[in-house]
Amino acid sequence: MTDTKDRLIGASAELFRRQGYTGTGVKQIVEMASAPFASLYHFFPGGKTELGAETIRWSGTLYGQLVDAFFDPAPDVVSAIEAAFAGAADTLRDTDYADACPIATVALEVASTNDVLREATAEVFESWIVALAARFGGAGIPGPQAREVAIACLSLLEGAFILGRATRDAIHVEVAGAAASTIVRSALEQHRSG
Amino acid sequence: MTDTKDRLIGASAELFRRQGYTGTGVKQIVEMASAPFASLYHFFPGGKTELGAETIRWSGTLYGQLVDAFFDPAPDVVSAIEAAFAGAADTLRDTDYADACPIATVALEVASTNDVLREATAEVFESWIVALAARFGGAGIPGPQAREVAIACLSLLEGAFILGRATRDAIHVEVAGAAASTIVRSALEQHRSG
DNA sequence: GTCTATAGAAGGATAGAC
DNA sequence: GTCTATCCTTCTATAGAC
Repeated sequence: MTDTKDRLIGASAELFRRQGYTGTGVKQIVEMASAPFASLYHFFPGGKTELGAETIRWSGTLYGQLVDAFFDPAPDVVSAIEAAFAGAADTLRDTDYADACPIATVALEVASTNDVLREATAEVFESWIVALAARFGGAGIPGPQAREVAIACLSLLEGAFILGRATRDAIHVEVAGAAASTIVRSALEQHRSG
Repeated sequence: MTDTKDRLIGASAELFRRQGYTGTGVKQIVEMASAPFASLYHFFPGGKTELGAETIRWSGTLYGQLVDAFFDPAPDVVSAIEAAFAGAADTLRDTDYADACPIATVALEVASTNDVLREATAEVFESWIVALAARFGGAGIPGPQAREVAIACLSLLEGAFILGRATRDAIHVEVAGAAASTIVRSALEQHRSG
């Protein structure tokens, strides 16, 4: 079926996350996917760019589901955020500081060089912000501020991932998690008293 | 003299910031630097890697001076942080969303692929954290917490740069600046009352 | 320190048979 | 849908003259 296509996207996601987009060759992708070379251009007539765009959106959907995974079981949004950052720190350590954001590397690489891929990363980030903002809105934070809190939390996580991967020390993610907790609590209190 | 060497590093810094490390070719570097091709391997016998490492550290020192530039004239650390994020947002807009962090793209690209360059980026990030923590410490925040505030502020800035470049909207940097302001004020109050 | 030329590998992409 | 072979470009790096 289109099992081969799925494997191509999965392999791309894995390689892009570790090596970036320009640092990953199409031959390397088909090899990891155990896919015939010609299949790449069969399933993705647009070549590496089309494969890249689909991979970005696929990763975005996959990681977007983590919002539900952390917020659904949590007793409140502060606990959810704290659990999410703690989980991210653990994952970073457990994967030898490789498994952080699946699209951040690509996003920075293509931001000024490939508008098709840049838009794909922009859509993913926006979808994550919207999903987070909905959670904060549901906790009683007014809409506009809920979005700001979402942007702050995502920025903290993305930035801490950079520091953590570069220094090989997940403490940065834990510290960022505490800051995110402060931001969320501050917004909740502001709403209750104001 | 070694004017050529300086131009090679300057050109590398500019190109790395926009295209990343793997996305930038050595021929492109010497062309932008208006330098003879052979000069690259004369001044940097280690080739692209050595040039990359020196460029990362040079950019790190250059941008590290921005800490002084923002904190020296500011009446307090909160004002300094707010001015820094506002300035970053303006710069991002004014440069068509290209001029953000000079080493973040490279840091993510090499984190799992090139240990020499990874260490260079780690040193730069650590130097920025230390410089920021010293400022917060000078404002009365106890040492360990001053470092945490520094990590949070840097994470917010780096993460917001990713979102801002990807979406071509500097509002993310401004929102992150407000969050950073909250974090710093919270730490100051905690110390005064605790 | 700089020149031209080029090696040798890897990059993305395509052709044409099956 | 998959196969093998290959084209063309770009990449990093080196050789050897000046």
